[in-house]
Amino acid sequence: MKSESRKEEIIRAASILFKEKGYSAVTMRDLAKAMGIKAASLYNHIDSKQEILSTIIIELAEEFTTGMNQIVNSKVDAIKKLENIIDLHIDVTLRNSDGLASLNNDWMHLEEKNLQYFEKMRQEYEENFRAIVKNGVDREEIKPFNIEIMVFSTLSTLRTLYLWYPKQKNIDAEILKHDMISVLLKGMV
Amino acid sequence: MKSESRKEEIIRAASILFKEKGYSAVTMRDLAKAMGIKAASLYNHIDSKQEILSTIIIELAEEFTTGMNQIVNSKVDAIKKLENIIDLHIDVTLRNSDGLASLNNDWMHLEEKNLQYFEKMRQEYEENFRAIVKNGVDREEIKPFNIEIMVFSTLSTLRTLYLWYPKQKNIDAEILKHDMISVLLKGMV
DNA sequence: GTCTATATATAGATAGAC
DNA sequence: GTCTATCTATATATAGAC
Repeated sequence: MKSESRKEEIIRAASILFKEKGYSAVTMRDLAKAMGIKAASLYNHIDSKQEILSTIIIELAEEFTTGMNQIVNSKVDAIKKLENIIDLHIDVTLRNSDGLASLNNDWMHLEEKNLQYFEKMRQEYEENFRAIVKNGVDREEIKPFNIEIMVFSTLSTLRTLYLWYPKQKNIDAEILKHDMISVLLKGMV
Repeated sequence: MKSESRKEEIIRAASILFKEKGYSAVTMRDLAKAMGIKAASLYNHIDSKQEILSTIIIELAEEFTTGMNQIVNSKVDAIKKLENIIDLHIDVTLRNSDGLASLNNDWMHLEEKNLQYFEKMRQEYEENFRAIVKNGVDREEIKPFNIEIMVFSTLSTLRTLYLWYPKQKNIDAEILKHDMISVLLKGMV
């Protein structure tokens, strides 16, 4: 029987180290040191270094997938859907900005099965995002700029929030949401 | 005596591998295989794996620094300066999108001296960017949104171009520049 | 749940022949 | 300029004592 709570501590510590140096550059000894134990002791709680990475990434990817599916199925206009997507990214970033570093930079180190699962989720996320923008352009809610550029510029900003937001001391989440919506959408609308 | 041209080939091959898996996950044997030689042979052209990384990153960082300094010292309004910064990023991305992966994701693996040099250049770049936006807001050329959010959202998009642009088959550089300026700036102006 | 000791693999880098 | 052979360090992971 594995202690879930200890495992979660390890995953949290690993997320921080992976954010600082990347998955490949962090050793099990580094992680053990951060936990105040020896490397061998880690294996009483986790099966492998790979398991830590996949737990971090897959959990977050599933959060985004669930959130996006709810937004896609909601009966609101395209602008409101984009606002809800911005909210989703800010909420996830506030809850686990360290883990998002692995999702963004170390997904390619996932093993075969999880790699495929992750790539499928990421592709579907992007396609849902693109479809919302397209629909908004068709219904003349969004300006007819190049759709790929609008999708890319918005997503790239949302995906990089994990690097920026933790350094902002004086921005409340609600104010951030409001201002981010202005900056990201006012150019399109 | 080292053959510069062979060294450049190695650096180009390394940039591609570093982009795919990150600096730490690429071995000298991987790099040698990509070059069609043995790992030991690489050392006839380069001193260390670290030298490859620092060559890639410092060269690019200096390009951005030089470009930004020219823009800062030019006598044009804030909007035109931002347009020129967008051009700069697109030009550098077109010339060396692979190397930009290392600059963005592996700078923390630079050794002390180069790490400090890089971080200084990056900080000055951001400060120049912020000053241009601030000046534009003061002169009422740019809307008075939150400055940090405008700086972050624009820079995050420009910094991620290296991932996106190589996948776009049908976008000409001049059209990209024009549309990117629209999407990034129309929300601010 | 953590430890010491260790198995096994692989990393960056060098020596010296061709 | 490239090779084979190899040094030395360090990686992930396991076995078994406490």
